[in-house]
Amino acid sequence: MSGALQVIRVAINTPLNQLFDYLPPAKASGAQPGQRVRVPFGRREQIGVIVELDDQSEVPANKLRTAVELLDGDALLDEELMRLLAWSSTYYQHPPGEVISAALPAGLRKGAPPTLPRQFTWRATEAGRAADIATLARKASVQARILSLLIAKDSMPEAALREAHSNWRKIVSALQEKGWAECHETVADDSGPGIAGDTPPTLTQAQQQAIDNIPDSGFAPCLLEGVTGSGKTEVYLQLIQRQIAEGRQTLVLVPEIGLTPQLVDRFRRRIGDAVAVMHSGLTDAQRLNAWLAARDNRAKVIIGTRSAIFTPLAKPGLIVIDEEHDASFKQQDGFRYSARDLAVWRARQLKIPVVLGSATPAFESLHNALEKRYRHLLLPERPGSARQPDTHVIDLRQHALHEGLSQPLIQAMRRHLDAGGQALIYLNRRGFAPTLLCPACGITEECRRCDARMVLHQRSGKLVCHHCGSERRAISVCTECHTELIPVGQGTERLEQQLRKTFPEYSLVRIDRDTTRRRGELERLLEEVRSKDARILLGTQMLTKGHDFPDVTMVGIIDSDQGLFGTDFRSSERLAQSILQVSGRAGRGDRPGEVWIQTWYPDHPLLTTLLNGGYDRFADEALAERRKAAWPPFSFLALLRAEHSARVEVFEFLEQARSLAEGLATAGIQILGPASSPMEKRSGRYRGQLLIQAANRAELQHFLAGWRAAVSKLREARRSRWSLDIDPVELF
DNA sequence: AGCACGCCGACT
DNA sequence: GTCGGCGTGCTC
Repeated sequence: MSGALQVIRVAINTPLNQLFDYLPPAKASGAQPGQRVRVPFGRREQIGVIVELDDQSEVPANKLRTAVELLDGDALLDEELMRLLAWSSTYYQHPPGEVISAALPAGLRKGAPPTLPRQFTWRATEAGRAADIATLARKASVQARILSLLIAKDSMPEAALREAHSNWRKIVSALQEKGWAECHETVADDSGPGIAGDTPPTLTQAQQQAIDNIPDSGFAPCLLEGVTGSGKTEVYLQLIQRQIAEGRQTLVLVPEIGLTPQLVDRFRRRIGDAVAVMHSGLTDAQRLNAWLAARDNRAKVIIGTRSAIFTPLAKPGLIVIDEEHDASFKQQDGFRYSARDLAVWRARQLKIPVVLGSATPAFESLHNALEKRYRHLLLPERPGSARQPDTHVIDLRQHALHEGLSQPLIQAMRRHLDAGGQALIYLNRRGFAPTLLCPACGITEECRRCDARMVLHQRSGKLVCHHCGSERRAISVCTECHTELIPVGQGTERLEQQLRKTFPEYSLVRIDRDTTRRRGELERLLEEVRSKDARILLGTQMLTKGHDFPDVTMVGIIDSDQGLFGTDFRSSERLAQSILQVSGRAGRGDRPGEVWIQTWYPDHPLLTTLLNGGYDRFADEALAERRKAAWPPFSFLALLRAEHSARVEVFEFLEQARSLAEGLATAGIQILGPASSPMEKRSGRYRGQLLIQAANRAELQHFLAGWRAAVSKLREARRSRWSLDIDPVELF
């Protein structure tokens, strides 16, 4: 390279949708993609990641600055991960620097070395053990207490000392001065103790068949459709063990609420301690530890939520997405990626199988299976004697409601409770009543910052907006005419009151965001259910995900009608999923379950198709509808959202964006809008959107690249807050 | 996003 | 007279 220019192209954590060219650091040789560099950026220094090398630059030579130093000897991010990140940045139209930042544990983002966090452990010396504690206690009681702790515990990590006393460092160094305590460095490794002791159960024929049909290697997307309780997890475990036997790793993605300690325990009991966990609740050190364990092949299984899709893998063998229909795999702000879709892309690049598991697959996935792009594996039965629950519809036109409960529902509950079973009652609305109405003037209490009604929370005596969180004191009479206000509709708080009145002899547990606010409270309540101390289980969506309740024999759905007349093309899909997910909680043990559904529309075609034809039949019909209307998966969408405290600003921006789009759109691109979002005002800001619909992905991608660049240069774009959502899951 | 520059209003 | 409001521009 005779004097040729050397340029490193760097991703920097900034909202600018571009890379930045630098000259390599003076003393460094062999800069390569995937290494972190410290670079001057504007008036500051930033940490970036080298994306590519070049021997020329578009940037004029006098503007090229020199990087300060390389932070890594070898690439921190391997080529495969860099490719995934680059593709994600392009596909989701998100700045490369922010994408890479999202993929790095916080410590590495800030420039820390990629090594396990150093951890120091303290212990008492021989002299310390022989010391006269009683005498010490007279002059320095805290030192004495800590010294006896060190003696009693044999050795203590710094974290434990910190808990013992906030000023621990000073105390311990005083002990060290006296020669009574010493410290040594240990390797931090808190991937809890796991003993692989569990023996695999006997498989059902369907489970065995699924396992036989999922290959060990080569790109193979597989949809594992299994009713709740049919043993999908067991299929995953056996596939994982096959990978481990081949010396390969498995990445398991689970929904946000699905990552429970019980799930991790189950994996550790089977697989041992080579299970690393990745989720947002970890400390920086724990996250770095898990990340490194995956990269260095110490972890054989990595279980994580959405962001774990960006975990580096030394020996990738398999990716599993559990509950693949779950909306939490799509990030809803900032870098709006779909971890499920990226998983399929990554598996293709890696040439490995990817298993999408669900009792209620996303219609997109089902469509891919029907089109034979995915292998379709079915687990129709429950292992052992457990049977599918019987479903009954309660026609509310014929049965009066008392405080939200109909007689048939109460009778069914009593029958199951008297027979020793547990009843689960599902109502996806928290608070006491969703509306506070003045019977005289018809006024309802509204949120001042949103287009929404305030929800009455009686116990706290507050009116709460469930959209922006604002609260005010509940009132009992109308501010206009002083008539007494009446709470209209049912929330879990009100239903709890009524159920306690109806079934005083059975104890009840309510699980929703309000009752589980305190740390550890959810676990405590779940334990009450599992130990059968509680017989009636009342709750919201929270109940339906990831928890096993083996003694629940009856499920009651209080209000199945929310979602029957939904606003977007996905609401029927979501309705079916939530009905089936909650129904799946019934009868997991050896007793058959029953599901009772209250509805005002027992003849609604959506409901009858779902209940008589089952999920796949329901999906068939819904997919036919979508094909007619050219909704996904028969088209591809991108949604430009904007918000501003002034309504006019939103539309000025969106109109400008629309005219840019009209100039760039090719034949297959449709521009819909701008329109107000379904709830136009939220948290004091007006919201609007522009929908782009395209017949094929490549055309959409091509259009979006040019459009996004043009939109971001609009003067109006600086005034409104806006975002571009590719493959949006929510259309508002 | 940061961060600076720059030009107008209400304060010690 | 200055402190500071946020509009505008720039980051290899």
